[in-house]
Amino acid sequence: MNSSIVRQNFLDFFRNKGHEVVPSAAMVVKNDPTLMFTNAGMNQFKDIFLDNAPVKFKRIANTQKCLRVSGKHNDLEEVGHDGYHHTMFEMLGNWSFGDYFKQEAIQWAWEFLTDVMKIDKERIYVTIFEGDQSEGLDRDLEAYNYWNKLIDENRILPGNKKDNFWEMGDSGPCGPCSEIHVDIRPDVERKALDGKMLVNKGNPRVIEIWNLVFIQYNRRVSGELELLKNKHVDTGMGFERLCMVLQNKSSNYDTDIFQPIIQEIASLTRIDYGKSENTDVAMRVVADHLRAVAFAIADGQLPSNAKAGYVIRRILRRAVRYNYTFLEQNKPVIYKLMPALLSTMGEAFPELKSQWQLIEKVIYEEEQAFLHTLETGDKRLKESINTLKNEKKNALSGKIAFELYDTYGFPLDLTELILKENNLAVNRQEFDQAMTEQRNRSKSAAAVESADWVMVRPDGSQGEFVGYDRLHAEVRICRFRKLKTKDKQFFHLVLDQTPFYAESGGQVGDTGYLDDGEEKIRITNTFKEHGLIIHVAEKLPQDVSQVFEAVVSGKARRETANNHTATHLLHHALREVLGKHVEQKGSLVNADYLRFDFLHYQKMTEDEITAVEILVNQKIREGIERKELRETSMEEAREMGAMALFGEKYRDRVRVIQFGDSVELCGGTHVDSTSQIGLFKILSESSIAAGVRRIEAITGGKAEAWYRNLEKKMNSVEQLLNSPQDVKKAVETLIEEKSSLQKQVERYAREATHALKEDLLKKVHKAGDYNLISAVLENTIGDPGIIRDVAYQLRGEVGDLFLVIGAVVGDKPHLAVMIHDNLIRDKKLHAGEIIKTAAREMEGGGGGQAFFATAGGKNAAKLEKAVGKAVEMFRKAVEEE
RNA sequence: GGGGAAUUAGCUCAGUUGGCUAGAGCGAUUGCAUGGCAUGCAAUAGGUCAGGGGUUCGACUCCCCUAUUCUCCA
Repeated sequence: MNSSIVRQNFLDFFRNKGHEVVPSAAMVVKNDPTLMFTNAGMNQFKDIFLDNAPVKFKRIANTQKCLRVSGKHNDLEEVGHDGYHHTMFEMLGNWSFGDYFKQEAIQWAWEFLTDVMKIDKERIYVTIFEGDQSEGLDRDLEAYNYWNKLIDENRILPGNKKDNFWEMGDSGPCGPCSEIHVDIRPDVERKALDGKMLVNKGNPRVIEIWNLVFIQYNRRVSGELELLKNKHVDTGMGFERLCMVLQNKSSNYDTDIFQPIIQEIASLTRIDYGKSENTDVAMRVVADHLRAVAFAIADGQLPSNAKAGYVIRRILRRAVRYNYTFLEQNKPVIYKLMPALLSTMGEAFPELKSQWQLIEKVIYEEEQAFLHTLETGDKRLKESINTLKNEKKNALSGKIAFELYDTYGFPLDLTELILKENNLAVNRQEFDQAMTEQRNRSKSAAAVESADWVMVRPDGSQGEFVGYDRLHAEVRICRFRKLKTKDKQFFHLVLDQTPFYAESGGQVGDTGYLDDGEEKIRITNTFKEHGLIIHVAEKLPQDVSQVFEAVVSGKARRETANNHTATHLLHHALREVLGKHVEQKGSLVNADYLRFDFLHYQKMTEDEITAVEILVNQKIREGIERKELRETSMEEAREMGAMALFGEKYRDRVRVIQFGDSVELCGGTHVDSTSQIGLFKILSESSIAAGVRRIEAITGGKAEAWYRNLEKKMNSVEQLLNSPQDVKKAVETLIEEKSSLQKQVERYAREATHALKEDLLKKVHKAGDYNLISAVLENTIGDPGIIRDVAYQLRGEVGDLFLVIGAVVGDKPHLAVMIHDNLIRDKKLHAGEIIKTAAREMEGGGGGQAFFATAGGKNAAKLEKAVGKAVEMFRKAVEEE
């Protein structure tokens, strides 16, 4: 059965059972600081499980793009070595929020697998939670009984807490689960050994395909479990595995989801898939990682050097590394696989299709950049290998291996591989130690201790955001919790209603204070977590149960609104000036400035930037009133021509902000009329990634100050130039004059040097077989470089020379000694040594090379003495013969 | 959020305990050779050594601060 039909069958099946089918949420998570990527189907429903959001549909089904590359689930290093690990995969799920529970979940799962998918019942095994004494939990008899009606009791296996008790994290909703396993071994093997012996034993042919989670408890920070009022069902079935079973394959990578990509890799590298284990692993790695990276970019997450973007970069790099080592590709090739990926997934995921050009471009540039990193590391490693060989050692210090990895991004396994080719190894113990140190440093810096929520009001639930209309409100605290990091403690507050805007859509969170009439509690930030609006406070009020006046910092809010509305106008103007391909890729809006990242493939010209600025300022002067639809449907918003952003969570009600022709879906705060912005000025336009450009701009008072500053600078320049008619020409003239004067000065300096040289040539004395020049210059000299130049010239003109020159530079004595090579060789003279001794005479120090050295001192009166000392040392050495 | 590193000519990079009058390759310009081209030969230009402060007789080199980029951990 073709994979797209499998997907469709699943969704149809549950739609017929009264489920609302919703689209996959973005793989890149916004508005949840505890998670970077969607790593399970339930992520987008977390708010509901935590009771922070109302239930809109009691039954939902979907297929969810998931990425497991960080945190609790990290499968990255496993990918490729077997047939079933992936970084990115699809999770098919059906959900009940306080509606049906174990009976229907089990019944329907069975029906779908055996009736619709026609999987052989003799190959299916299920597990149920066996109970756990330490938690005081009994065997999940309920689930057992429902299963027993459908399947032979020999096929119902008990499972321990690790496999059969599901938890979201250290605290939060949790409950027992029931897994469905399929035995896909050939009949001969199945006869020889009963499949139930292999369930959850890591056999690649006896695999879990579906996990039914029955959420009935909440775990507190203390570890205690409490029963939930509303019980939920959360199921997840690995789409790729299901396809493997249905297509009678022994690996996910042999299904029609991956084969087109793998075959394309084979044809590009001219290596057949199945030829050898190493190249097979590499091909699977490349195919898997391409999928993950392409979807991440389509969801708006570009590779970068920090956080989520860095994780994406690392996935791609792992693919490049395998490509480089095992498929021997040292030029970018992964980007060439995009058409193959589109052919398998482009239909089901339109975002992939609409952004493929960007994805291809970004992957190409990343490949190239990392290949360069590898080259640099390779060079450094070869240097170390040479040193090792010279020193006749056979192990590379772990410190150096770690430095290669930590600082230059050169992978350890590649280091080991190259060393092995040279019969060398890495000192792993040292490496691991350095790694541990690195980890500990990070942990101690990032550790945040968080306590349980304390419920002040019984239900602890919050009210709405009222900040679109008001900047202050009467509020009560619903709940709070204490947090502690290494060097400070603070509090999170949830209010019954709030005027504070929580960080979202690029706009920063509000600041301000809570006032109880006696003291003001500062609110330093506001953000959303699992649907809660959280206010960060420096301390807790004396009495948390009273009523407070919540006040948002108005100035910051107004300036932020200026920048946010200006961002919309900018977005619209860019589309006018550059074309409709311009699409938002990210933005930052705070009180100081705005930053807008967008798709565009060339650097903007000066004229384009000016045109955009003019257009935005025009709109500002037109004083366009804001039109706001707070609760409208997605369809209506689309009809209005709203530009929807990437990564929007599925919602049926949306907010639309309109300023004339600019219509956007946006939750942020805006000005009433564009005229409030006052003025708009672009400060910079630059590139942040392949195909993505960034504009930074300022508005209002900040823009005004910028122009005032410019005027001031201009005025002061004009004043200096005696207010010429044409400033540019006046400066050009100055520059020309300066360079011609500089040339003259250089000519005079050359002449002076020449004269000085001639002068010194007259002072050549014979001293034995050698020529001696010693002199104290009468005139002070501005630049010691002149003495150096003369010394070097004399060295070329006078053979067997010993030269010592003293001069006053500024008001300090300066000494230079130049010795000819054969003097150094024959008499073991060293200019640096001589000058050190001589400089002591004038209370100074110095040094240099054997043939030329300089020194300075403090006592100019003793200059002559110092020169004399140098000469004396020379004579002594020469006469010693 | 924390650690490490880098920033030198238009580009890619050397510069080894502080002192070699800052270099190489590619590119650019000019000239020469060849019927022409690929190319070859020769010469020339091009540098606030990221920016700012400090230590020193002397800093590309050592120390501090800032910016940007890379990289690892979380």
